[in-house]
Amino acid sequence: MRFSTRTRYGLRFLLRLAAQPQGSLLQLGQVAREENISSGYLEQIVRALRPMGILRAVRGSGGGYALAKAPADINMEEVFQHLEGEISPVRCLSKGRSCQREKHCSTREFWSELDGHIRSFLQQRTLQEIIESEKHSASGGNYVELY
Amino acid sequence: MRFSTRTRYGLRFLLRLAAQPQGSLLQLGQVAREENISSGYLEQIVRALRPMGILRAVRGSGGGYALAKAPADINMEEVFQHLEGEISPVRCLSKGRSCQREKHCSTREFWSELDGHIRSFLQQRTLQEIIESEKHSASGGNYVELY
DNA sequence: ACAAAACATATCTAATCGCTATGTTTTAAG
DNA sequence: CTTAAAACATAGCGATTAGATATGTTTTGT
Repeated sequence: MRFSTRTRYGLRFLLRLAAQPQGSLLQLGQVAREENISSGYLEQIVRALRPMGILRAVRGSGGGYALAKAPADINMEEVFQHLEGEISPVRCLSKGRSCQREKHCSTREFWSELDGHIRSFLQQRTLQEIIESEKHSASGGNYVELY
Repeated sequence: MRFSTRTRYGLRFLLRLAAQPQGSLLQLGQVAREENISSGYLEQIVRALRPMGILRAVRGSGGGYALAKAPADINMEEVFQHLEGEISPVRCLSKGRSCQREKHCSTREFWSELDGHIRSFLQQRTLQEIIESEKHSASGGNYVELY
């Protein structure tokens, strides 16, 4: 059970945007360089975020990205949903899926509760909160390795 | 983010043992048949559980498995640890690992809290509880498909 | 001795992850 | 109106992991 680099990189990208002065643009290539992420890969990841509608993109030379919503209004459950694809710990809990054992399955209830627990934690966490907890421990500085 | 079949099958195996009358043995092959799991694969999974010390195995003809501990004393965090390998949502939180960004990482704190949340949920859940919640919804019967 | 069970290891296949390569389209600047 | 820089988009590749299968060895009751 491990979250993919997609989710980790995507989150870091969003945090960079959120840390940016309101209204200014940040270029993907710059983030990629500073965070040691391949820019091609980061573009894929950002593409997955686009349908969320939290990004404002300006195309063409001098373009870049900005957040289209306040960091306090962006919760992790949404973000994970788009980056990770599906969060459900087991397939049969994904929407649209079902299973014939459903009615008498000894573990379904357990998986469902675990799923709910993770979801509600993520729902309560906003970008804003993550930035704030960052300020306490952060020393700023240069980025060396990756999460 | 999804738990592997190892964990799901292993949990189902343990539930079968826990549902067994105290002291009696249950054979792996029988569970494999009834749960539609390849017995070879289930053996691998059970092997991963062995170091936990919760299994009593009787070898030779007429042998089988039983729980060596009370279901109420077996929590899911331990079980997952052995079946899933590592639970940490990101690599740098695994024990023994570290990361140069550690001191100024914007996301570490968040991942750590998510990790803690999942862990404590699993720690509080025992085999006993899962069996009990099963009794409410279960209709018994034949097993058709798999979780 | 034999059969049935637990115990053990090597190997295979398919899916997924993480990433690269190769574009197209838009737009500011000269 | 060309050029460069950015966002936008798709296909495919190499390595890893998941999910088994195959092929045994060892133990023990009958």
